[in-house]
Amino acid sequence: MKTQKYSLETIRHSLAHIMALAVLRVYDGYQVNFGIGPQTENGFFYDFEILDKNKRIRINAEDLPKIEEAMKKIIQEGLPFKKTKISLKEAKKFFQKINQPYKLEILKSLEKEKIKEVSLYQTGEFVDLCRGPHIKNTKEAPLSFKLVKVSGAYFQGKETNPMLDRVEGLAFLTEKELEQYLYQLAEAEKRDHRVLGAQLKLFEISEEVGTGLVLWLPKGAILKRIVENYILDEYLKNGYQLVSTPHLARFHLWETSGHSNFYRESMFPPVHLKEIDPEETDDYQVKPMNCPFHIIIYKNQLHSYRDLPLRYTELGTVYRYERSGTLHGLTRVRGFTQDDAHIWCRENQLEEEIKGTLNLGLKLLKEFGFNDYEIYLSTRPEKFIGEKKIWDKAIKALKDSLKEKKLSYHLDEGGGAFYGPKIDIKIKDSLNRFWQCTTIQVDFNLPQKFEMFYLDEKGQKQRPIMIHRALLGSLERFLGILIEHYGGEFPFWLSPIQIEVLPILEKNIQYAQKIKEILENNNFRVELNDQKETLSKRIREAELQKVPYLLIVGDKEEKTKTVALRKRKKGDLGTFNIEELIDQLKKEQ
RNA sequence: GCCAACGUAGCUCAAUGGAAGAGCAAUCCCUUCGUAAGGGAAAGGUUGUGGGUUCAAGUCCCGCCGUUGGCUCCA
Repeated sequence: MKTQKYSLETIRHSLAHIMALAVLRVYDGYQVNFGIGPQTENGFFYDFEILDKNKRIRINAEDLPKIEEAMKKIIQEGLPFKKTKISLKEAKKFFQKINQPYKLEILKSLEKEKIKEVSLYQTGEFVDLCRGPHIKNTKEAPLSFKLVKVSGAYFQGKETNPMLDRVEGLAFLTEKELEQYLYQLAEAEKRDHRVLGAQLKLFEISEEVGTGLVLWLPKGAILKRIVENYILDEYLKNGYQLVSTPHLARFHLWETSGHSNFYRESMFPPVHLKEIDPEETDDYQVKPMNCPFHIIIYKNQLHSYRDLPLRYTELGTVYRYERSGTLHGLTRVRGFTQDDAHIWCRENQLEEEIKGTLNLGLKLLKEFGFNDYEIYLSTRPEKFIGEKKIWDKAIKALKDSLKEKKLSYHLDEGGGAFYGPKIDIKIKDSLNRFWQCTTIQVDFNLPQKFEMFYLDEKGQKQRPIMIHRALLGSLERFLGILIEHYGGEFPFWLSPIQIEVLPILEKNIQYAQKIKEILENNNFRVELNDQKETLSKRIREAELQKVPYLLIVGDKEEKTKTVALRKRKKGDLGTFNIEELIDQLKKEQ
């Protein structure tokens, strides 16, 4: 086997440089400022700022073929990648001379890291500050790349910085792999929950209702209810108590919790009642979280240590003002239902609670068919409240729980909230984007703010530790990912319509109706399609709606009191006795 | 929110600045059929919205609303 001379990463990174040179040539006569140009998961990008005497020129999608052409020419020219090592000071001088403001910014941050020496790579007229490595000559770069999009990206990701034009490319070693990737992309698009949501009539996000607000259509609402019923049952079986709280509360409540301060930008603005009644001086706030309500319920009675751990759960719908550009189908919305719960416990119960919660969370994910996820553990940030000792204990409890389950995780050192450490689990969508679902957060803050306590063995007031946990996270998001995970082909127990009965002729409708009733009496979700269409057409429609089982009944079946079974994507499975079939289906339920 | 592209019938999409069109769905009629599209008729529109340019705007320009892909943020 021929050994690969360069890694794919090196080749992609080199293509980014080749693109930079191409842009320099295509925009000859303009000032081209360069941001960064790394390799990515499937290719590379480079950020540019093109100026015509201080006037900004934007790169358009129509310009991409021109740049691609120039890149191919550069590859054919066979230009060498020349590396030079110079001191940081010299580098500064150099980039000042060729007037590259963003490269100078990057040098500044390197200076802060006390880096003394840097390397430059030159390809034709393009010189870049770059660690490398690179291919030796542009002719070693493959032609199997494709520039796919331009988008805006803030320099260094900071909103206060100028927005550069990011040109993204895909690159693979061979033309075949590139084509294969493009095919995969097209396939993934078919699994997109927004596409399937419309096709399978599950949900709608209507412009008239408002962006980021989900309307569940009859079939989607059933799907949502199946999920809700299942998880609530699990919670109740696992020692949680169900509570229910309103969507609004006095603004004062959010002042106590501190949300009105540190969470204000994510909240819908308060409702001023005095606008309709001058006597009403209180403002009300649509809830962005459920926690304060559950805390008030905790305080409804005096608690002894014997009550702990105390676990309250609610499918709580919250509203958050998310910036319009961040919204995405069901996975990022403005109104969503959390499978929320809050646990209060003593310090020595913390580890047990974390373990139990993690166990339950992973069990649910597995039940729903997810085995592919990433776990993150976020620890104490620089600004924090509470005692270091308790933080360390809590972090140890989180770590030990993960260790015991033999779960590998990413450590996000200092990434926790100011009020406590947390474990997050992210699951992948059809385009390999990760979405946070499960979150288990320890909170040392709210019990203090609300002056929560319990009485210990000596009758002394003690502060409980609080855990926020949502296992599916947001039902909307979870259902979005679930739709993609199954490509709309839900397992039997999750299918909105489990069985469809199709009478062949009009005279078979009565028998079909009877079959439907028998199945419904056995708690299956059944539809009868007696439309005046050909059998083939009704079968096609049911297949497109991804109904798991079709029961086709004609004269033959009516006479023998049987049904002909057709399985989704499998076709005709032959005739069955209805009672036998019900026994079979119950195993899938 | 920022950058770019896009917005035409319920859905998917056509239409050089010169008469708004097709397929599917829905409606009605015919067809009574054995495992992925039977045939026909009629209907469906202030081209997202408000301005402007032009003899003439779906098409060009500006504002707003929305969608998509990124940036940022997060369940």
